[in-house]
Amino acid sequence: MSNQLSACCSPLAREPLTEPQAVELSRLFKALADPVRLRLLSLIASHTGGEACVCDLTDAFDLTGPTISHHLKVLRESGLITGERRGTWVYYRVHPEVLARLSAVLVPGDAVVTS
Amino acid sequence: MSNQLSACCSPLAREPLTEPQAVELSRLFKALADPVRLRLLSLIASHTGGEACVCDLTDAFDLTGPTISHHLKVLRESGLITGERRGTWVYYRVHPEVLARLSAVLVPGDAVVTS
DNA sequence: TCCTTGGATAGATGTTCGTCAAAGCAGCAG
DNA sequence: CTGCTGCTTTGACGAACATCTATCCAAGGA
Repeated sequence: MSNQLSACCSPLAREPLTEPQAVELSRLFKALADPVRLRLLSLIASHTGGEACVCDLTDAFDLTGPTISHHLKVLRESGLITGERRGTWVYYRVHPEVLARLSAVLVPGDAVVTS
Repeated sequence: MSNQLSACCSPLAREPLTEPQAVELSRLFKALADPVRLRLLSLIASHTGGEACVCDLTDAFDLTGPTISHHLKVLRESGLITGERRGTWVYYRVHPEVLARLSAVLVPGDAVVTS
């Protein structure tokens, strides 16, 4: 819970991040700082229809169900994805705006150099 | 050490990441997954001339010198920044290509949806 | 030469994180 | 209701991490 994300949007290199902005952003990057979660995110994002069922995801790894579930929870709580139960299965999809915002933050400043 | 980064450039949402790609990327995101390191990176990137001296950086935090030095090392080893000693002081600057690559990876796919 | 200052390294410690096995809960089919 | 399957939660444990103090190296000024 707790994802306003309202504040920050200007690139890292534009002006120094405030401490609250940095804390906010670090929470998102922390969610991405694991190979399994990156692949999960990628699998979901690239899946047909923009959503994927947990059963598909679990098969792609040599990990137990609970572990996958744990990583999905981290991604969910960071606001990168949402899960919805439809009947027997649970489907996840990404929040593109959050990805876009992170992407924008990392864009290198263009005011650069000359030196 | 060890930063080819050659492989991956297509967005997360375009096609599923391979495991090696995910490992590679997760190392970079791990370096960004800390508020102090994000602010350090931002301070360096946004600094006049594109580089900043460690002495400037240390003053911006309530942390000891060794701790800042440790975080700079993490950023350095991940390939996000480089440090150069010139006389008494050490200056750091960012590697814009690496930031650009990360930014590109996070761009949400446009092949999305319809449903 | 010695001393001071900027910065990095080494070692120690408390915390966070990734993983699993076991148990729990939600839907669906007899 | 009973049992089965899909997914999540809980609790535990080892590895990785952020921080500190103490020590060390490098450059410059007396």
